[in-house]
Amino acid sequence: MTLYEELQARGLIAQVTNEAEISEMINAGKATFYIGFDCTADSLTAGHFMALTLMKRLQLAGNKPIALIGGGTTMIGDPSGRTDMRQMLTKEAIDHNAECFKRQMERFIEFGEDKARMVNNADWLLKLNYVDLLREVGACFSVNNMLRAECYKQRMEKGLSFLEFNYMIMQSYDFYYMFQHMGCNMQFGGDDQWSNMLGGTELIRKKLGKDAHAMTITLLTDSQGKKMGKTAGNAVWLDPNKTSPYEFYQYWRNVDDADVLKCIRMLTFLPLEQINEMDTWEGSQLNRAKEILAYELTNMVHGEEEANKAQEASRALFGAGAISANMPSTEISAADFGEGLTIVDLMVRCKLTASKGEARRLVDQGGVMVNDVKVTSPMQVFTADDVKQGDFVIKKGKKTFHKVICK
RNA sequence: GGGAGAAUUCCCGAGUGGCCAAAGGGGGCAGACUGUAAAUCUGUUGUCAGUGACUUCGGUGGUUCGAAUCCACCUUCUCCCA
Repeated sequence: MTLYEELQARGLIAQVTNEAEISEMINAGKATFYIGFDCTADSLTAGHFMALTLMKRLQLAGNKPIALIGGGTTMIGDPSGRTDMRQMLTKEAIDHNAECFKRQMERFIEFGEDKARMVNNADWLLKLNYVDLLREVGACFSVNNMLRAECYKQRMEKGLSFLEFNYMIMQSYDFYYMFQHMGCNMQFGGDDQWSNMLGGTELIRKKLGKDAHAMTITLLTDSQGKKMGKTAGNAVWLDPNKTSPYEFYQYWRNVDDADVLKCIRMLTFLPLEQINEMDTWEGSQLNRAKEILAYELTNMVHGEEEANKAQEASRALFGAGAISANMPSTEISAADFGEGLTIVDLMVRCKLTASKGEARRLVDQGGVMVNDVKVTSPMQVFTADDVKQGDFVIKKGKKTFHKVICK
């Protein structure tokens, strides 16, 4: 099976500019491709992760990846798929985020001579001169066409600032620039980037009379069409300080039945034969597939040791109800305990709830257990001695476990 | 540049002087049912405190016994005309 066929079989390919040429090129390892990452936060997310795996897949076949950090484009803000304008980030924040991205990517992709490259479009975009740029590339863009682009349509109702309108030009310029200076002949990106990417290939054709290619990756959506990699509006981060390996594991462990196989196919490196076999699994057997998915991804992102820990913790907690050392925990000093703290205070301190009221409600509704004993009163008091006696685990709802430690 | 309108709690969206911590929906959280799934049903969803207090309706001032609701100015956005 060729690389291109495999990508197709995994359901990763959404749109391509020229299927025959692209498949030939990447199968032969002749592509030098880039994927852009705008640094809007200080950590990559599960969504970026898929792009990284794609880079890896292509790299393994001999193609040369370029990871483009969007230090310049982030100054503009991509309006695609958004109904409102992004908050403008300061230059310092962007630089900081770019640094964070870099560190995370290095864990995953091999960079170096003859391997993958990492570049930052701030290096060329920030130097551009407005009038020069207008004359050089602005003339190649038809506003009429741009307005028809899918990525701006949503914004036509709510309003689109000129700043954001230029995002497509910037991204196109990136491709144009890298095509000339780095031999970059292909661009990958999320499906929502399609129009921006075509802007680049068009520009290259118009300015240089050459063909460049673009290919988009299917967005990872759940069975209801929502973007995956988010919990309650919060992203699932790759940074262990923002999303712990345990939480990361649990996120994938809890995906919908309908989405497990899709995720395994798109995100893991397990051989397709093995995946196809899992495809026949049904009902509660799918839980096994979810474990595999969660383990594989945690392993890739956080390493084997963390993956093992997360899996152990998860199995222990949900399986035998045993206590594990690897669950999230909070340390409270004996002095802080004083005469003892109520369950409500404890939960707030452990950040299990945002307010005392919320904790109170949870207890009233029977959603809180301490060491497998239901807490019946919000006023129930626990002392430092209670905690010191052994493991002290607060269970919130069915899935959230938190250990309290007192020294 | 001229004119019209909008800004409400996580989101959408009611509310046009006291009965408003603010309808309804979505989302979230919990309970039941389960397979750490989905669907469904129930409860809950500003903060603190045991039935009461406090902070909230873009911002700042003002009118009033009392303002999310009225007035002035400001900010931002949308629409129409140029």
